[in-house]
Amino acid sequence: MDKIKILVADDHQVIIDGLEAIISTTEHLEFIGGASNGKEVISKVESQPVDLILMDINMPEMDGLECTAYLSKNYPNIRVIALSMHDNPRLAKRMIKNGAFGFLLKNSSKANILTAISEVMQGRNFFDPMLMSTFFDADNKKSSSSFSKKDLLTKREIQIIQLICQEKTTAEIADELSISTHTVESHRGNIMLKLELKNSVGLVKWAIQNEVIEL
Amino acid sequence: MDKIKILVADDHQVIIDGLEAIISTTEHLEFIGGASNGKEVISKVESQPVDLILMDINMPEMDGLECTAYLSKNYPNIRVIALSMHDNPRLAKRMIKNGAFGFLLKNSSKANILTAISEVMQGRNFFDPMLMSTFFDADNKKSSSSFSKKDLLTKREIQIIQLICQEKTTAEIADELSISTHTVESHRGNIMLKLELKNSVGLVKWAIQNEVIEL
DNA sequence: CTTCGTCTAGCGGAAAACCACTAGTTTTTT
DNA sequence: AAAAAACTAGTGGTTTTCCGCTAGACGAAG
Repeated sequence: MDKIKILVADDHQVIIDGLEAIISTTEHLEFIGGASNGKEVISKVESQPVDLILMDINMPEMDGLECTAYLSKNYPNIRVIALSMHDNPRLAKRMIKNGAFGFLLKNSSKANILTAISEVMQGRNFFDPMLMSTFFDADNKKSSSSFSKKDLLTKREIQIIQLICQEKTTAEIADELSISTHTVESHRGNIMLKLELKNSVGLVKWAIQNEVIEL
Repeated sequence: MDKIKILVADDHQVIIDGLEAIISTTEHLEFIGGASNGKEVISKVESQPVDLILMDINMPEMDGLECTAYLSKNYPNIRVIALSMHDNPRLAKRMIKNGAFGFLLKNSSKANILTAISEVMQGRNFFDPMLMSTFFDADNKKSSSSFSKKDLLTKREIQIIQLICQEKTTAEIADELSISTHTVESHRGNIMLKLELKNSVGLVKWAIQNEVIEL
């Protein structure tokens, strides 16, 4: 079996050097170069065969997201593993969507990095275990710890929010609850005040984030 | 360091035997028994010290969810790793919420199981890499498969949607794009028509569901 | 028993959104 | 080059939301 040809893309030379050290000292892996932005990556893959790219997300000129999307269209055989400083699940999702096969945090262990490379080259996905943790935490923290503006709201107000989020007008809500439209407006006003929102668009987003409504 | 005392809970004896084999042949790990439902688990932890439980979710009498919730309240020092046949992210979330520290699929490799145990005993979370894959897939399929009304929209319309979702008013949007407010209204009108929406509340929800905006 | 919070209801007015319809210009497609 | 689609801009009007301010009724907590 041939060695796996790996390109490292990151705008910090230290990262490239570190990964080169890990790659070069491992059997079956071959470090074939670094790139400091997406455009460099593309010019390199045009001039030589590449099997796998360890791709930073934040880069100048052309970032990892854009570059990965381009590669997955034009070079579907090249596998991409996203690299990131931050364990941001949303970012991870976007990278996966754009065609990345894996997601690693920069402070990941050597063992993790090597596992990721081998898994991804076998066509499987690999995600940093740390990311997985925050994935769940993100959901838990909101519902359990820390104070939420949700506590400021009364039952009736929550109810009004839910109806607003069902695309109902003030008149419809008033009708449904058998109260006057003035009352509904009064509630809506108080809600806006308490949550410091500008309009109902913000209200919907707040409601979803705080799990007052289901999407 | 003492051996880690592990209890295995599953209503299938094969699973218990299999895990016992893995545990017993590994240093620092000690298999201290099996249980076929949640009630048995509780009676066992009452009679002897336990460090970690590999807990099946589907069990008769008292299932893994309930049992884990009970343990995390009354025996917070006992670590629980959930076991499941199915890579169901929702189930995983619920187990984590109930106090589990990890989530393993039953067809997971020995290496994975051992890693999970060691990670969890160090107070970290561990999630089966396979689960992570389906986590992302679940989201991707929804947006990619079948025809979406998103295709009906033009770039400009998408742009307008994004600005509306930033809680901007028509005037602000017009200003930002250097076009007249009439044009913006015109776009908004077309969007509403194409997506068959009633108002901007529906628009925000649609935008989130179709990943036109990030929450 | 009084205070506090909540729910209720109203007024008046400003701002924003929504609707329908027309129509010229630019860009893209055929 | 012609046709189609997208972007632009307008008129005129209705509906809805948003804002501020007042205020009574009721129940719970002090």
